[in-house]
Amino acid sequence: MNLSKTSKYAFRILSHMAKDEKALYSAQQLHKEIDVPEKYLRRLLTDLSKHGFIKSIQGRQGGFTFNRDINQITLLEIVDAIDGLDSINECILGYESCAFSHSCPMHNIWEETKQKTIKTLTDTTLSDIHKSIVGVN
Amino acid sequence: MNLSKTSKYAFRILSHMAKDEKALYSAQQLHKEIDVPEKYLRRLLTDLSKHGFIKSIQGRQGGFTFNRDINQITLLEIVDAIDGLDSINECILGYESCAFSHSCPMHNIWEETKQKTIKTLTDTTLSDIHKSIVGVN
DNA sequence: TTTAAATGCTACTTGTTTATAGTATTTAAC
DNA sequence: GTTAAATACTATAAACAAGTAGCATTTAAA
Ligand code: FES
Ligand code: FES
Repeated sequence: MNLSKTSKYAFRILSHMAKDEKALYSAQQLHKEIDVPEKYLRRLLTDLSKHGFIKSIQGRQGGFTFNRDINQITLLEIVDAIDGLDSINECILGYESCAFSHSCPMHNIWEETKQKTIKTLTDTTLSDIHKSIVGVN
Repeated sequence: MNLSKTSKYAFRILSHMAKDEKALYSAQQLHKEIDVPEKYLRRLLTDLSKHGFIKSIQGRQGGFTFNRDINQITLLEIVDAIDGLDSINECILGYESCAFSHSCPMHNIWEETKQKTIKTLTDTTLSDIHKSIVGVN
């Protein structure tokens, strides 16, 4: 799997916001709390709004808040929105579309690990993240 | 895990060479067989030689052949040589050194998947690759 | 001994991702 | 209304990864 730095930033943002699901967060506040370059963070927040994960409130006293129930947002959706699903289904030898064919010499060796990764991303929602600290399973 | 395109190329090269462990392969031949840009491939082959996986034989009738027993070369060693171990131990939120600390909010959720990936890379050697096609386990 | 076929080296070019700068727009407080 | 604090947009810069070019070196065959 090839997770871009931008997707990691998205995880930072959304997992942080999930701590208090109903709160409104400003870009400046988030910048201080999760250490993502401010300008880049702003762009990413707008992007995440366009993808419908969060919504923006403009003007003074504005900011960002969730637009969907956080137990319905999976990690896979987030990666999909930023990097695309191809980044996850990638062939480990870099050949085209591992998802539909399975012809490369390392496919069998890698398949199980790949599925495990996809399963974790699919099964984990934003609401699971802070639960996990106390070991709920 | 963040596997660079170059590491994928390295996998292509070495897994292909592992089909006939004792053979001597020229860069030109490999280029035709595994579809890696020729100049880049040459550089990578030299690099893999310097890392001791293969050795080069210079001059006319030269080429590359394994320098070590292929059942002793793990996938992890290859990734380590090209991308470094950090690329594997990476924190999923992009914070520093997941390996020694484990303090980010998503660590617990990700840890098992990460370990599965590392285990596969550690346990798989070049000699396992072509065996796996007939389903040996 | 000349030539051809191979690797070795290093500098450069291209492409992609990440980051920044600057300006416009929105809206609540005053 | 004016101001201040927020997001939206777009162009550009910087950093990094991937790919190329060109020449030097090595060595076996002719
Ligand atoms: S085709 Fe290469 S890993 Fe599936
Ligand atoms: S510290 Fe973030 S995944 Fe381990």
